Amino acid sequence: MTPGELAAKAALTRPRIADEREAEILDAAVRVLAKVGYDRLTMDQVAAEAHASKASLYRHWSSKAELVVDAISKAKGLPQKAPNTGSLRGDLMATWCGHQNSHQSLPVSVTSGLMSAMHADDELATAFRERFLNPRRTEWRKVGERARERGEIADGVDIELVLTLLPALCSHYGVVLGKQLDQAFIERLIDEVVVPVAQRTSSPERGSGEAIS
Amino acid sequence: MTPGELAAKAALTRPRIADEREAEILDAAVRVLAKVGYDRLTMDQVAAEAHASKASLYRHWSSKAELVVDAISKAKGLPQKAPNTGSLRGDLMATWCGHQNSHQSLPVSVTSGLMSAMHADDELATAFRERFLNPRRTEWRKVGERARERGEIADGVDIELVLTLLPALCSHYGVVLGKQLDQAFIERLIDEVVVPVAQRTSSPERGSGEAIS
Amino acid sequence: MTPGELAAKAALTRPRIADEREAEILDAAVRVLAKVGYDRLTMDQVAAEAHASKASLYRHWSSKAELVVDAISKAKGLPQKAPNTGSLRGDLMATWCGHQNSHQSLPVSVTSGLMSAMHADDELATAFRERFLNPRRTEWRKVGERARERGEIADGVDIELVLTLLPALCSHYGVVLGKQLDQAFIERLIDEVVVPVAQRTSSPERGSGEAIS
Amino acid sequence: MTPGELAAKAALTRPRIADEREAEILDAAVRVLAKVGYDRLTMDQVAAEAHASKASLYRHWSSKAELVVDAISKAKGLPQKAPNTGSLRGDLMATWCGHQNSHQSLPVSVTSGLMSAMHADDELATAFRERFLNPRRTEWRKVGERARERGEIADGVDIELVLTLLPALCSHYGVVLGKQLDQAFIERLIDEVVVPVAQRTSSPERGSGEAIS
DNA sequence: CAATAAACGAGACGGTACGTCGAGTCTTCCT
DNA sequence: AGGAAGACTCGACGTACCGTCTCGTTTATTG
Repeated sequence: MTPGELAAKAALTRPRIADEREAEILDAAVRVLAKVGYDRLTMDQVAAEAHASKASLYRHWSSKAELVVDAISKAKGLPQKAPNTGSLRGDLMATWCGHQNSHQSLPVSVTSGLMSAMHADDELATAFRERFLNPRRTEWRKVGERARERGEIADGVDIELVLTLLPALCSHYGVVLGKQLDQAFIERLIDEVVVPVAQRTSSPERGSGEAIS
Repeated sequence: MTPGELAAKAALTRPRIADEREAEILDAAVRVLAKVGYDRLTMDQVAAEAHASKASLYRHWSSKAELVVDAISKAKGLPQKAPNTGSLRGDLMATWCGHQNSHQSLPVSVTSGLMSAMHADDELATAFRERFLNPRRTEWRKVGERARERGEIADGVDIELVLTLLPALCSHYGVVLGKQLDQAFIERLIDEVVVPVAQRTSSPERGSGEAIS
Repeated sequence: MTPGELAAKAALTRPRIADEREAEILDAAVRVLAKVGYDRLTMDQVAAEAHASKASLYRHWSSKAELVVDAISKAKGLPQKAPNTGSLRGDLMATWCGHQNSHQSLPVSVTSGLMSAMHADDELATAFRERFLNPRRTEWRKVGERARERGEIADGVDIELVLTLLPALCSHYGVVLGKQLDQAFIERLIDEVVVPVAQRTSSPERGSGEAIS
Repeated sequence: MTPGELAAKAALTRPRIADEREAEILDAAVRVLAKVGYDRLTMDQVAAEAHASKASLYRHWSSKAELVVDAISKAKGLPQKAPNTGSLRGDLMATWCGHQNSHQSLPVSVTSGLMSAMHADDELATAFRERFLNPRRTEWRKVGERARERGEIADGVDIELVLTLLPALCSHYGVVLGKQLDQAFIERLIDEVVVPVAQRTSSPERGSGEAIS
């Protein structure tokens, strides 16, 4: 295919609306991410996958890390909403047990890839927390509030802390310890960690009641 | 100091014994690591810091990640032994509350830096687990066993799981959420997470008793 | 002035007649050319200077080089007519000694800038010769013919060759050798090169009489 | 061919002496230059042609223009010495009539390519004059001195000026006017320009005797 | 105690990806 | 309708770092 033909095809597929183009690029980034992981993802690859140019990528995102943060935050195909199954246990399972399919495992894989960059670049870390984590925390908070209403999280137990347990343990077991995160394992974590913490009845002398973070 | 003088000094201080030289290089790596973090650490920097050549580094370690794994695993100045304060709470505090000094915070910072590489390189991940994690797990297991003897970890509760909670939460809060890990916070995690999990009396139907990982 | 105000002003001053607009753009190109030279001139700069869009530039000229050729050929403010001072020496001085002012030095500077492009693009070279050089050669020929009538160019001496000497030497000394082309130097070239060649009395066996080029 | 095999081959062909490597790269640059001209020459192309990396090119030369200047200045295969045929006419012919073969026409082609860059970058212009022009001027000066001893350049005529005529006219006719520089044409220039200027007997009132440049 | 082999410091190198810039093309919106 | 605005693709630029390699020297081990 000659450059001219490529340009022609690009012109045909180029969306009219800038936001659509952005979404297309983010989707391409997600595809590359799923294929090769964060480290081996290159900007040229993303550009080629999106039939875009590197200049366009850098017009919208100031670095590879920024692009990836946005990609996993806003790309379609990644779940945005918290489940509501009627029990805390069910909600957690619904959220954390799709890990076998590639899309769901993506965030864990990519988060670990980003951690390194986050240490080196505070701006990026902030972007990651605001664009990726905060929207999800907002969603999860609803799960936590419903659980408290049902009595699944005892009074005096920090909801945020309860909801943070599973992500923290999953990334630790998955990435650091290299464990396969199958359904049985997630269930064990829920039963042996989340539930005991959420239903803690003992009242330690210090700290209880204050929100963490 | 001119390059020539540096070389002269290096020649003078060059150790006769290979193992000492290796330790010197690992220490240099730790110093650079503490200064700039995993990402911004370059092999040239380490070589310069150790008055060594890159070739020497690659003679001993096959990659940057391998070197760093070894550096945080074996460098002197990093604590190797588990504490024994007489209580689980005290042991945990002793291990996790030195974070204000640079050496103790190092593993967390570097672990996050390595996560990316671990995903891309299984061999590295294995090396990290075997050289860094396993020795520490062996040490910590003693802490866990003493705690069980004292009744601080209930029967039927997985010791490994209990001991994994704090590292998992610390790296999550510290790296992912960007939280300052001060002493008060570590205490809260111990009181509100570790203790409830360790003393869980309820007996869930499934999974309890099997060891995790 | 905000971009909006600029746009408003541009709208107000936008000419109704295409040729005027073209001339405005060419003038803008000349201004940019004088400021930064051929290499550092960018189409965006010209567009901004002319309050035009790049698309408009490419509607009229197929490339940067084409635009520049046209700019130095047709822009107002650049002398179009050959002088007539009554002597060859005077005409040459009049034409080549305005070099201190920016406009006159422009062609030399730009010609050198275009040389590279001319080698790569025959179409451009042709355009440059036809649009820029030929009109000036036509003018200069009158100078030459008047000089021959006055006996300043001997019979058997190629007029074109005589008139080519000064441009060739000026561009060589100015661009290649980096010499300042002040009035005294131009006078030396006229006295020591142009005049001897024009008044050559010796009759070489070959070639004399044929026109060069 | 795998990267490993490529590396192995590179190791085999890599010269032991740095200067040899430099010469190899310069030769590669000359080959690319002859193939595609200055404008279309890219650093990647030169790197590929020399089995080198771009980084290596930039270690030795700070820009494309610097590399090309060095290439045409020092590459083997380009004549360095002035001829000595016994007559000024013969020496000039020997130097300027090899233009049909690609190597000899290279300097003219490349000089024009460099002119643009020279205007934008004074450092480059200086480098070009010092590394390329000055060595050749030194050589040519011998030609001029021999010519003066033989009486081919009259007393009071600037030798430098005489020797500059042909390069100036050749580049002007060749590049600007697009003329084919065949042997007959060079002879005409010598007979009708160089000889009259060199043998000028008339003594203009000003300037004669001082050296130009 | 000299000869030899191994290991080393120094640093150039090939390769790959980065982030930037300018040319020339295209669409949208405005007048 | 036609132009201004400006996003877009393409391709080259110059930079940084990794891991490999060579060179000449120093250090330890043998004959």
